Amino acid sequence: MKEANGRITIGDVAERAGVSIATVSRVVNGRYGVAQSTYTRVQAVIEDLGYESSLVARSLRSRRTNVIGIIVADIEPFSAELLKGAARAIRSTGYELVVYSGGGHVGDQVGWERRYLSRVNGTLTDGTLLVTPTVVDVPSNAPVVAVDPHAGVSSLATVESQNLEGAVTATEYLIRLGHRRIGFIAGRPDLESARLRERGYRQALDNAGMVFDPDLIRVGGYTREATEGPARELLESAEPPTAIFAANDVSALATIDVARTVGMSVPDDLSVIGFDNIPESALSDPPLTTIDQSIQEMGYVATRLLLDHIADPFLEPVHKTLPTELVVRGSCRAPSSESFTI
Amino acid sequence: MKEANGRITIGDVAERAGVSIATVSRVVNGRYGVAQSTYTRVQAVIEDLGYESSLVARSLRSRRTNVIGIIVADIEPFSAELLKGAARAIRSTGYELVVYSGGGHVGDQVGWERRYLSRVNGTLTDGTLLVTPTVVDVPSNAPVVAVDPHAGVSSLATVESQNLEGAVTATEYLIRLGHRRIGFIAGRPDLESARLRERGYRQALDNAGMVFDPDLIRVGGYTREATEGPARELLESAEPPTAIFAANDVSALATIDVARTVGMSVPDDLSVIGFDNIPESALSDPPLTTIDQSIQEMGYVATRLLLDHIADPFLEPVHKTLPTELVVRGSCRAPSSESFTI
DNA sequence: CTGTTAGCGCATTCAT
DNA sequence: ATGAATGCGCTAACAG
Repeated sequence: MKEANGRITIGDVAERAGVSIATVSRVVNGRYGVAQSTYTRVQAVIEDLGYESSLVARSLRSRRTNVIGIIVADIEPFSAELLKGAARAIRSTGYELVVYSGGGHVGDQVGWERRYLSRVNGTLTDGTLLVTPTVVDVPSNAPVVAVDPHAGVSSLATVESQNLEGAVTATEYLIRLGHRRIGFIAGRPDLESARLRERGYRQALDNAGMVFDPDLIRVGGYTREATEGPARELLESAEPPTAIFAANDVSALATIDVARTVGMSVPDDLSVIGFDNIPESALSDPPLTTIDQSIQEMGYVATRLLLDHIADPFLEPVHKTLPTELVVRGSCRAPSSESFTI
Repeated sequence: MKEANGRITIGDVAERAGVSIATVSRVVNGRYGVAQSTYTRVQAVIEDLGYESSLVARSLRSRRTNVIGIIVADIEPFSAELLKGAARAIRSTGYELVVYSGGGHVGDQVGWERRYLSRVNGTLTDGTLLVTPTVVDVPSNAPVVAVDPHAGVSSLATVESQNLEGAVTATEYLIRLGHRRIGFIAGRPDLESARLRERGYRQALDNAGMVFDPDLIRVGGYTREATEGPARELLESAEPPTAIFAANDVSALATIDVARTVGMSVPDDLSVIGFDNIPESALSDPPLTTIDQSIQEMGYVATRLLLDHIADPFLEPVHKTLPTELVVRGSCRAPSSESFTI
């Protein structure tokens, strides 16, 4: 017993069992060429000492790690949902999952995912899922699949949802309810999904023969913090909208809260519709009407895709698009007659 | 350019910059003793090549990694909530987060967390959060905090919620509504939280002077799959309960679904109350009445605790207990008069 | 069958 | 100020 460090290494086991390190390694990895008696003896020592090989050391040496990585900027409702789907896809594949998160303090710097990716891919992981990456020309030897990526075209395999169609649906729903002044809380301008949702908003307006009013657009950046100011601005303007389409649920929920603070009631004075259908959206008061993009399914599909690419490195990168769907809850209604007269 | 492997290593940078590996390492880590001119040149090459040091290699060599680990058996609603809280606690601490998940296929083997822990703690991570571990006598040099652990007493720092009190509250709520035949879907018998919730159930019955009927208890094991059979059994028995307290939300939601398949309506024919308040519980039809244990807060508190222990290794392990609270939604009501007459 | 020898990518003495 | 050498824990040749 001389593990000065506290950590039990393969060396400790070897010494205790009176064999070489290589032999212990063979036993641990179930390699052939070990006498039955040696095998059992080493196994016993391993059991006794509670030895477990270090993931780090093992990864460094061998190409295969049986671990797939998921890189996220932060763990928030969207990525958390995605993780659930990924975990479901991993189940009974023998793979393990490592989620690497910068802890939220990376969102600013463009290219965080590239840095993180090169830190883990190919050494720690056999392949990696990139969640909402801002760049997609990542240099990597191991397979990479991007979920909800920044750019439209990419050499990477990608999974995204029908952002444009969903946004059109959301806006048309508000129009159908009778709204004529419809505001838009935009997402992060650097994200393709955000741009598509704005395009959908405009397109639906166009289709309905309504004029697009730039004063009704504010940028919320997909986060609560970034949304609050702009949303307040919008609602306190001279002619506030009677309805708001927020580019994602988080900003929609923030908008509802802001509306309350400025004395507006949702949905009586203001209708709000979101995009994503994160679980939290059903918890709000009132429950949020939104566009469902089955985030879990995206995680599931992306992970399956990644596994395919790991199995066959020469697979052509495919681009999958998942459907979106309107989920009507309680945050929208026809505008009050008072609003109509304005 | 001879990165035969695809991965850009510190060696590639050194070669390109015409310096030794040691010098590049100094630059990367901001060590002193590098000429300004060398520094800039190396920095440029790093930029140019897009070099990023391998987390794995770095971890192997140095003690400090600036990464904290979270070990979970699977990523499901409970652990996902916890992760959100942990991510919030990590924010702006400079630490990064690595979540290690077995992908669900580990739940069976007791002690999975011990194996996983020794794989990462002390090498990959500076400290680790153990989520719902079944054993708590883990040997580890680096700090460990257990969340919702199996055993009551532990040498580890722990964070849990008022399981007993919450269960009493849940059961008393059903009693107050007028229920007399109250079933219980138990959790995993090896988990302390599950045992406490069962104890709370019995205690509330006792307090109300009601007799405990073993026929009204079934084991659901905290999962949807494990719950369905036992729940069906309970509901199809000769004298089904008029209300069910499920040990967690997942099994409560499963119970609601089972009730529907056997032709019972919730809450008209059957009241169901859960425990946890995962986001999904508000999404069900009807929305689930449950006991909130602020899972995110547990993740947050546990992470702060872990950081404290990393900062001061000699800190005495503390045990925190977080409050629980009844959340009334739509899955419970007074028993129908018909049920009363039984 | 088993031990010896080389690294994997990197940080850290110890020289220079 | 910089480079050569050493080893973290482990796996994979290559010898015996």
